[in-house]
Amino acid sequence: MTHPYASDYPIFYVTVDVVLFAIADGSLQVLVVERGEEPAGWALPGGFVNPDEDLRDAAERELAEETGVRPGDLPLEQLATYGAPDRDTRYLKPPAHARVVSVAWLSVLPELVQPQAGTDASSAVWRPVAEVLEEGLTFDHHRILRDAVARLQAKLDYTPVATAFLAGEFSLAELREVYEVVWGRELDPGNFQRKVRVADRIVEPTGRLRSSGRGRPAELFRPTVRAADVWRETGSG
Amino acid sequence: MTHPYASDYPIFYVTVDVVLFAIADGSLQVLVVERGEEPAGWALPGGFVNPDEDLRDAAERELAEETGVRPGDLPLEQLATYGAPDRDTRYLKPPAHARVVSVAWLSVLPELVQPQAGTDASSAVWRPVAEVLEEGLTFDHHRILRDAVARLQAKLDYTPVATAFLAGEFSLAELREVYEVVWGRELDPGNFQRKVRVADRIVEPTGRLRSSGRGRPAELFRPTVRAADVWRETGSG
DNA sequence: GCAAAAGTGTTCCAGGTACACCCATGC
DNA sequence: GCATGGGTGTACCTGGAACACTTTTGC
Repeated sequence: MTHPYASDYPIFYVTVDVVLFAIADGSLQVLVVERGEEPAGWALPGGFVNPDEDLRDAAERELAEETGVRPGDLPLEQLATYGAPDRDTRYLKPPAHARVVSVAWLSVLPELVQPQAGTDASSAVWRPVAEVLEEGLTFDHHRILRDAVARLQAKLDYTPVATAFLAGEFSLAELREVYEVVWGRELDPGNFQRKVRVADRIVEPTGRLRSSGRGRPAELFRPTVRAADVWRETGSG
Repeated sequence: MTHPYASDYPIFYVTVDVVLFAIADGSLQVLVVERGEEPAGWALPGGFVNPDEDLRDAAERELAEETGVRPGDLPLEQLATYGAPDRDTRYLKPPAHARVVSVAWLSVLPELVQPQAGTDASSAVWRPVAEVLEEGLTFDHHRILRDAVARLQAKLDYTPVATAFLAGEFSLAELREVYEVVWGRELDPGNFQRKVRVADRIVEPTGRLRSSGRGRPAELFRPTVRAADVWRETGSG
């Protein structure tokens, strides 16, 4: 058998891994896939970059495959690139002699979509981030997830990304819960109201109300920017 | 002729590019190399990642080759990874069929070291960032430089990276000039004093004085953290 | 009425900005 | 002395934190 590609240089496989967050049951969740083959265990969803595909496009494709969401409808930010020589030893032996460099991406979904049993019949499930960080992930995905959580917490401060966790119209109490879950601490409801209402480019009122059962009905809001645009990219492509 | 490496997958070449900043003549400078071969023009210093080398190690090696500074003595932060399929077309033709993915890094030097005429006899020179951004760079290096400047400006706010632009002991006026040059605006000298003195983890007094000719002599300070440690990495490896 | 959740008002404090002012040197 | 740059004091403003209080619903 012959190999269609040949090189005078060592082979690098380039992959993308996606850290996909959502909120459910009052805690931050991450989509992970169960690996049957060695190394067995849980891992982040990801895959090879196609020959003529931009890095961002590869991440969008992975995201769409896992969630069924149309590419371009979710926020997607480049996190970092991980390429220690021994981070994935699966292809080190002949004939590939390849090491794997992975570009990690960060995204947010407004709800727990049922993971698609896609072309690769992946067994993707949502799990609480806290549990996953405790039990670990294969490869260096534990580190990637840690970095992703830190980035998400930081970006909540100065981008409207929190709105990407919510679908359609939402109350400020629901938005506040996003911040509380991601930051792991409670916020003052009154101060939160003012801050979000006054801030430009986060939410705008719809004029409609919704009652949550008991208590005064809440005003409803929608995001000022599309979910896919909550992050202004600095680097990618 | 045979090629030692073969693959069933398309070939990716993985490189590192380094955006190296310094301050001279009252403006922000960047180290660029002149390319003789096509595409001719100015480019960022960079090169291939070696087979058994971590990405960070490759960036440190490039940095050391260009500056002569010992690896590990300079701050080095991963910026982003750039991998558009057409960003470097030099190897697209047979037999390589390779595209190039580049991991960009950001560093700061305390002075204009004479660029080393290293093994590759590179013709590296320092040039003002403003000029370079105006005239452009080859490949997508213009975009990388823009992203790097934005990152540097942001990090100045909440990391002690400004001290990495200065060698040995320095006055607060010298440190203030770093901020003024990078941010492109003047700062109030009095307020700057207080803020930097009060802030933890930026500078500590040496107790010595230095006269700049006229006026009251200035107290001298040294960085609280080593230049190589001014950035706490979130992602790399 | 009472409980609960939404939303507003008010007070306090920390940190930034503007700018007046004093200090220590060279000439 | 005067000019020059280093360094301090102070008044003002803004934005966040704490928390009392009012509004609007279900029961």
